[in-house]
Amino acid sequence: MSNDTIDTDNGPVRDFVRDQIHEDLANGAVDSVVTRFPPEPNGYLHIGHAKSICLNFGIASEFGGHCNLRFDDTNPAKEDQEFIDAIQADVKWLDVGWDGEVRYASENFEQLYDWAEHLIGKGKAYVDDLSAGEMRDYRGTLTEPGKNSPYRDRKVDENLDLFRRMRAGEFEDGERVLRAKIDMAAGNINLRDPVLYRIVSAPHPRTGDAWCIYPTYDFAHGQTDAIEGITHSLCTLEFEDHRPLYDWLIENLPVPAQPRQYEFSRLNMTHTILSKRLLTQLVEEGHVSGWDDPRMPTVSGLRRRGVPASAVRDFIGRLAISKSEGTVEAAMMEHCIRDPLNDRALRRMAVLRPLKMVIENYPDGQVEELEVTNNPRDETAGTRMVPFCREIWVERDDFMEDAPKKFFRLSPGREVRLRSAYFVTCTDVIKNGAGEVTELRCTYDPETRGGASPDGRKVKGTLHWVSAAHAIDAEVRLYSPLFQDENPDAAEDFLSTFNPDSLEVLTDCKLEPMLADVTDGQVVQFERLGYFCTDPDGTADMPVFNRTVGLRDSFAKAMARG
RNA sequence: UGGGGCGUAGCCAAGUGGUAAGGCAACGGGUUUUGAUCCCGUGAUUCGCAGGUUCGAUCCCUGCCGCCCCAGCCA
Repeated sequence: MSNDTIDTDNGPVRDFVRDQIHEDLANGAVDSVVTRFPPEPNGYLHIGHAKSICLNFGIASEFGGHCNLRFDDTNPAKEDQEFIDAIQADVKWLDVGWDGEVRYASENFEQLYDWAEHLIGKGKAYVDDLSAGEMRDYRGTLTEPGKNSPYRDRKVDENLDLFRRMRAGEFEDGERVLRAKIDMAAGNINLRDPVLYRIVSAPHPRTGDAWCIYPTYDFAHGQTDAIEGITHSLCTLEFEDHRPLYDWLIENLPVPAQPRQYEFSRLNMTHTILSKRLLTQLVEEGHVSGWDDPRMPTVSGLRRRGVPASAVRDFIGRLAISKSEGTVEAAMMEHCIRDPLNDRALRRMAVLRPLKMVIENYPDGQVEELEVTNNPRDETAGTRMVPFCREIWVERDDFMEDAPKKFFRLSPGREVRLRSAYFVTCTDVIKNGAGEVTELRCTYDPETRGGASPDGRKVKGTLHWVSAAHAIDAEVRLYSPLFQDENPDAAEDFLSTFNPDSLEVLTDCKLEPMLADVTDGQVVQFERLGYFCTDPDGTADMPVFNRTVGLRDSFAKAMARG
């Protein structure tokens, strides 16, 4: 399974699902564990799906069992091959032990059809001619029982004939459905004669035009679980009400196994949405560049942003599985992203908002190669040589003309350290006609080469820099939360809280030469700024970097606090 | 006024009769050539509320309150 297992000082992961499995194994209810991850291919996977994936594949691995990736492809009107492909790529990337085998609910259409006839034969299912609207009226309400359909007592032979003609394509979409005959007065509305089959004349990505009737989720899911030998069918809380129907079908059909369904709460996160419908809307209306826009909470978006798969797994592992609904703070995931990157990412220097610095007492035309540590957390990462000369770029934010005492950076008369280079003191500030600072004039102390002071004097600030003569031009994209509200779902219109500054494009960035060697998929730390990776939009002439996540910034936090 | 769930610190949560784990966040302090990292320290007289049982209840009982889901021929 995954390279980093989720294991804390408290021992192995424990939750009510795993407790149930231990119990089932102990009392012989099951002798092996088989789970499944059953996405409907009607959208891309998001971090909420990752929770289910980590749970299902994680359990399979922990208990020496197996987990199937199964597409719940029972509604061709909404499903598409694009999603089938994308979902597989995402599951593979998550690296949770998927063996590459793919299952489809549609593989079982013939068996499911036979079972439908079986139910009809037992007098437990009937063909209903009621229209969708009429059926709604007959269903009753949350507080009032429903009424039996006038077609409820059709004879077995008539039902069989009608059902076969449904399959043969003799009727229009919506004209007839097959319903289970359970109880129109049930408090649980799912038991009020639920629809088992409906007519859908749309080509299916897998079965083409072989069928014009399709089983509903309820009729397909549990039976497919049984066919695949699933022992523990894990789903989210909204299916709790469906469990009695799940069990009813398993009991009334000659299925080869008796799978059991367990429900856990779905993941919610602050400042984003995890609803497939709303995410689809963001994509289709062009509020984001696509499903893999780095701001999206999709697996492909996280991947493009540079988030390591191990960080996603670690994040999910810290969540714990429960039945209580809650919203996890985005900060929790940010921590999980920084954690592995802090250990592994190579340090580099990049200036995002450049300000020219001229070191007046540094020899014109001289270039020095200075040795810089690649990762202070990892000695084996070694060092690199970085060119330094008279004119360099520094960060605009690192200069302030009238700086408060607590500002440990550049300001007229103040001395700071240029990382692994020299101490410099700001001597003059050059401005343009508009009064904007365009250049800093400084002097350096040759004795401080490498950044250490032989006389022991201290400086509070250490700045990153890039040699102007050697800099690589680049575009850098900064991302912040997609939504300003903590819970956009609660807003009357979720788009009203869409963050207009969620994407900030910086086109005049200056990178140290080594940054030309960053490979796709590699994440590096831009010192003092955050973690960054290359974006496929980049070209040889103009590389593009995405900010995966910023570094913690207690100074900015203190400033904001006042 | 039907059915199904859930309520433990700002957030995620463990604990299920013996006197409240852990993580994230926050806030102090130390180290530091990243205001990063790292290290140390600080939180619930209390477990939605009110009664009851008990020597003892977050855990058992009763009643209330709050929140979520269900009336697709979606999943």
